[in-house]
Amino acid sequence: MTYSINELAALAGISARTLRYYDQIGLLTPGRQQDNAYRVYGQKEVDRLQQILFYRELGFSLTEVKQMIEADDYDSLKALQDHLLVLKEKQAQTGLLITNVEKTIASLKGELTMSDEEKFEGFKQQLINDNEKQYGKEIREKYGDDVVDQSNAKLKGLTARQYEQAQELSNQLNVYLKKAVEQGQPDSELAQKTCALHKEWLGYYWPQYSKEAHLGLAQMYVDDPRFKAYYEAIAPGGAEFLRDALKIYCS
Amino acid sequence: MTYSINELAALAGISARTLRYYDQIGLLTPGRQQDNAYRVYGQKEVDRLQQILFYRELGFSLTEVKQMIEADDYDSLKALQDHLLVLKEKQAQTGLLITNVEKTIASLKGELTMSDEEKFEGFKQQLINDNEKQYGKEIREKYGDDVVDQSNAKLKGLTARQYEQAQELSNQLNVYLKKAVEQGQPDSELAQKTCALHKEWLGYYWPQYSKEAHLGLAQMYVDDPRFKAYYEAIAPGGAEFLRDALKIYCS
DNA sequence: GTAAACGATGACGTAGCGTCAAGGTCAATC
DNA sequence: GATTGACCTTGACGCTACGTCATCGTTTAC
Repeated sequence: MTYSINELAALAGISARTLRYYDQIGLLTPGRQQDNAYRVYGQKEVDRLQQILFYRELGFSLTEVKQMIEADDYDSLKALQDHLLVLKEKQAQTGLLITNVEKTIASLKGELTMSDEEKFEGFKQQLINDNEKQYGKEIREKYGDDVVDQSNAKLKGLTARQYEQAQELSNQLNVYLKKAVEQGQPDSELAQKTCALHKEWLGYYWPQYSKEAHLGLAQMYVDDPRFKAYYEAIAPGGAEFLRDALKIYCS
Repeated sequence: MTYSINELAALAGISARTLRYYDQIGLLTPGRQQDNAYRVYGQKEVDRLQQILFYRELGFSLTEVKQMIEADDYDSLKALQDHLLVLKEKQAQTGLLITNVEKTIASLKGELTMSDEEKFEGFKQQLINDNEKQYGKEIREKYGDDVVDQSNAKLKGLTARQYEQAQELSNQLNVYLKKAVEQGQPDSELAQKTCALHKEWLGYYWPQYSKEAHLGLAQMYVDDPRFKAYYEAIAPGGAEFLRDALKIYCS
């Protein structure tokens, strides 16, 4: 069973250019037909390509991949374990990025609804921070939080007091949810109380409440890995449980 | 307060080369001293650099950064929201990679007692998957449309009663799937019953059923991190199991 | 027989800089 | 005044992992 370059490319879901490149850097060297110099990939090359793609998908550089599959004394277990750490770090990093972007969005939304005077205050604040770039990171974090708090509150014209109440409600909600999940019944009194709290909490952020939107949000908690992770941290299966409970609550 | 190129570089924690590059691509154009053509960075440039670095840290490309800080707030907001989606996708992807690596490590550890034949089996399985990658892509595109259709149908076509039934079916399906996965055989009676339920469930959303589309959807469950996570939450390896079971069911 | 499809090599392009190289400028010291 | 060393300039090549032509030869289908 042999493949031409394009056949193998199609099979593996990569481009022919990629295969030529792998040939060029000596990562995957196919045989050649004697008369026309076409590349010929046999079973051995297919297998090797599989390994290459596998390690590549794990995020290794091609140089690393080459070392991995060529050195037989290479400790692939250790390499994988090392790489696992890198991946986890990467995920944490991305997580940070996400919250940062969200904060920026929130603050931008806030600014859009801010008066010019308030905007100017923000800029003045920023100017001050700029001069202290060395300590900028801490300050930005602090500043970012403040802005978020502010603008979140601004978003619906919440007073600081109301905002505090919403936060308090959120904490309470988490406690209830955790207990309800432990009991395990979405139709339990505790679970339904949790739903009520969730609705109340929503009231602080949503201009108008609807059951469908509420259910949709709950489903989103399940679908969106970020939200899912959030609720998973509160209680195992938290997102699903909340959604299921809300299904009952809203019906 | 003005800075030389190296001063600003030290202040901002970047290299002078970077600043020259930003000048080169017109991202940050400093003033020049008239006699020696040294770059001079004033307060305005420092502020702009701050913004540049900020957006860069959020993961935007320099081209995007340029657009962001030159566009108005509204466009920036949109860009940020788009970017957020990309980041979330990336995070989900990394999450998948992590479980992948963890599995590989586990299998590597177990591999010590594996025969060469068994080793080979694993790669062959991979090959089969890759074969369907191309097909999967089309389906994924189609699927995107289906979601639209689906939600449209939800809004227009389905009665509340039908929607409820579909939901109920979905719940039942999850229960069945979980049990089937626990048994572990994709060709078991329970697994095949699950497939039948899944088909029935699909009937609520698809205008016409076809085996190929059904299989494609199942493959998509495996490929798409969002859905994979969903089924993973029901039962470990849920997406793969359902796909394998459907392969048998549809044949 | 001819056109389309497939193959080959070579070369340039990408992003975001790092890293010389070759030279001009400035402040301080001998 | 000359030299030294730090700092500045532009220019050019390097890196990854290929994408994308351009130009050419080969195979296959009608």
